[in-house]
Amino acid sequence: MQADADSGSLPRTYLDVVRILREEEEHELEEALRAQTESIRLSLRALVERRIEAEAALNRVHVAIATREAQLEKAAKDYYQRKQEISSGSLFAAANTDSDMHTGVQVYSTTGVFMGDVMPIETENPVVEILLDLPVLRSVTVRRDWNHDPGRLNSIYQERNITGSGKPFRWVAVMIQATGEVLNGGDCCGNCARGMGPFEECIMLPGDPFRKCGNCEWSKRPCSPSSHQPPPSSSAKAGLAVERFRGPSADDSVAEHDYSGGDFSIDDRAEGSPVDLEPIGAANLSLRHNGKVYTHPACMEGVPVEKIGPGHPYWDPEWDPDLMSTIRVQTLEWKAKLEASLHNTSSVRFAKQRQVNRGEAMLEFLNKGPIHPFQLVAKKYMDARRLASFDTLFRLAETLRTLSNNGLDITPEEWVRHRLHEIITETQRDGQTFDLAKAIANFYHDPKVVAFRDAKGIKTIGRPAGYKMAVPPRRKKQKTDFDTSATGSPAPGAYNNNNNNAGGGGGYHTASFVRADDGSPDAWAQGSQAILPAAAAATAAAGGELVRRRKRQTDAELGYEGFTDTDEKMGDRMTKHDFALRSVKSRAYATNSTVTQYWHWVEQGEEAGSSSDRLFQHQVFLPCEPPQWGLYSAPVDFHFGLQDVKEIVWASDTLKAVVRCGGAAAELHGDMIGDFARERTKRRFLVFCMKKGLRVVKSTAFEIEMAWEMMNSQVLGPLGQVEA
DNA sequence: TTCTGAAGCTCCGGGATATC
DNA sequence: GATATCCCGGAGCTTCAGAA
Repeated sequence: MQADADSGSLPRTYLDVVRILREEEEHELEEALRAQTESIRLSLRALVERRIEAEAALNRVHVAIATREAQLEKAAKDYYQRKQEISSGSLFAAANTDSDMHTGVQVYSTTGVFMGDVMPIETENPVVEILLDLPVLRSVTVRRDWNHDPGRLNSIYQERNITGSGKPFRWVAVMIQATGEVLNGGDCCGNCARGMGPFEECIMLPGDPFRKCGNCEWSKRPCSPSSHQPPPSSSAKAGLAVERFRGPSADDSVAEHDYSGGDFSIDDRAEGSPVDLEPIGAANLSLRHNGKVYTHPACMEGVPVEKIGPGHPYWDPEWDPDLMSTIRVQTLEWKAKLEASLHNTSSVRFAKQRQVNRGEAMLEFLNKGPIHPFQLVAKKYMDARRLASFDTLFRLAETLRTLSNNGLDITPEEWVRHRLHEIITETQRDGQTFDLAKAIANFYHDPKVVAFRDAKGIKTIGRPAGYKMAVPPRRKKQKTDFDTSATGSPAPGAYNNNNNNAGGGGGYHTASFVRADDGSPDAWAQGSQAILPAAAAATAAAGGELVRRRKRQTDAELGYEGFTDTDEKMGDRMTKHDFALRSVKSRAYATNSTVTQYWHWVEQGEEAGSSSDRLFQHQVFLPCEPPQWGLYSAPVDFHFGLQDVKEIVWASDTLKAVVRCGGAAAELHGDMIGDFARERTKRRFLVFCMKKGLRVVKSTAFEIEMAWEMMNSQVLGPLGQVEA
């Protein structure tokens, strides 16, 4: 029985064992698979979480970048708005508060709104003296369509409206209106008859010094009676040009192809000359190069094939080394104007939007384009200054963009260069002078560009060329930014001029006017430049109303609310040219952060005898009795001039900015890192640097903080002394 | 509605001319 | 010859007219 049982159970046991082993093996495999799956799932989950975190971090970075860029743009906008306000409104308001001194002349709008009193100006100019002695016959009335913002009248006192002989011609214009004789009908001058100038009436004074009416004096135009032959205006000449351009058979409805028969870009080609409209392509391309420079045609000889820049051997030192910053600043200005006019009528807004679009198109071209505009043709034909104008450069960028999107078998740059070669050849054949800027500015109507657009089905857009108004154009509303912001660079700063009046001699330092001390003995610095002398007294000694007028301008500027105008610790007056620092590091030294210190902008000529004009000067405030401003003396040097700087590197999320120096400055002190007191100050500094044409480059806070940490400089004592 | 180029207006820089 | 004044031409800005 046992044997049977044994013999009978043996196979089952073996199978059971096998089964059990298999089950165990399967179980182990399942466990291993489960563990492996769980591990993979966990690592996958970790990866997903990391990806989510990374995306969130990236989003935060994007948001931070957008926020900082918006802040930077807002800072730029604030800067230009405040600059405009300072140069227009506040100065005149300040002048009007001085009731003890006025000429008796009052200015009104046509609706009778009082705009302001006219203050006297004392200069050496005899015309001013004569006008101040004349009896005031009437108040001055400004045209209905003139902007009646009282601040606009402020321009009559501004430096830029004073001739080299000291004649304040706009102030003179207003005084002529108040004291002269009204001319009516045919006696009225041609410009007044056409509604030019700010004043309602044509008024002149008898006598040799007064050969113009108030309106012509205001706008520096020749003044001749309307009954005489009026001087040809630019618009009249433009009209003639249009007529010739349209041809003798043109009627009032301009055909679309009117402009295609004449070379508008090289104006005076003989009528009827056949225009060669052979398409430009690889088959007839005239450009040749040896891999390094172009060798043919003549207008391209010597031009490098590679993209050039300010550091390239081909670069001409006369060229604008940072065209991109120039365009960037202009674009930022337009963005600021666009934001300011968002509430305005659509046409005004779109005009500003267009300028922003143009600026961005140019920046893209300058940034990503395969060539620099200054290597478009050989130096012999290059007019870099005029080519760099906002409209002309845009036309070049836009033409290249149009060509790039429409299937050429050559590059757009080759196409344009070949076309310029043709234009140059035709111009020289006709005995005329080639004008690159004009050719580019009018490229939209170049016959071959027009033919190209036609061939590609690109319609001509914008107002048709040759349109002529049915009636003489009425006088348009004046632009609103009357004084300085529209086109001109700001007048030489009144702040700086004060220092020029210090009589040379001892009035050396720029901070003198707003930070005048009493010239007490030097208690701390070692060099002759170390303590600022009492230039305020010298300024007063220079005397004269002109000086006082300039002082008013300066005081008005000090009221700029876009920056902190009083030092927190010292209570001293700051200007928009002061940039508060916590500390500065150079290769050798670092300033003591317990000291109140600034980078102060010094304009050319501000310091008599200075060999380094246009620089950021490091100034410190000494808390002695009385408190004094001063400079550290050699070998300690935290100043830098425009010519010293290769670029300014900044980043969001850090108050520090790196001033990368080249040339002698690099050898002297190397790069410098400024740690600004406030974010607003840093942004103001950056905008100011861009305005001065410096290259401003964005980096990361990490890199800048690392640069700061790596700069192992010796920290100076509070008085700038080098500790043993 | 938005965008574009043309045209017109104004201002400014600088060369030409006049005056001392 | 130096200085002052005149005025032309270039350029920036605004508005117009038409296309997308």
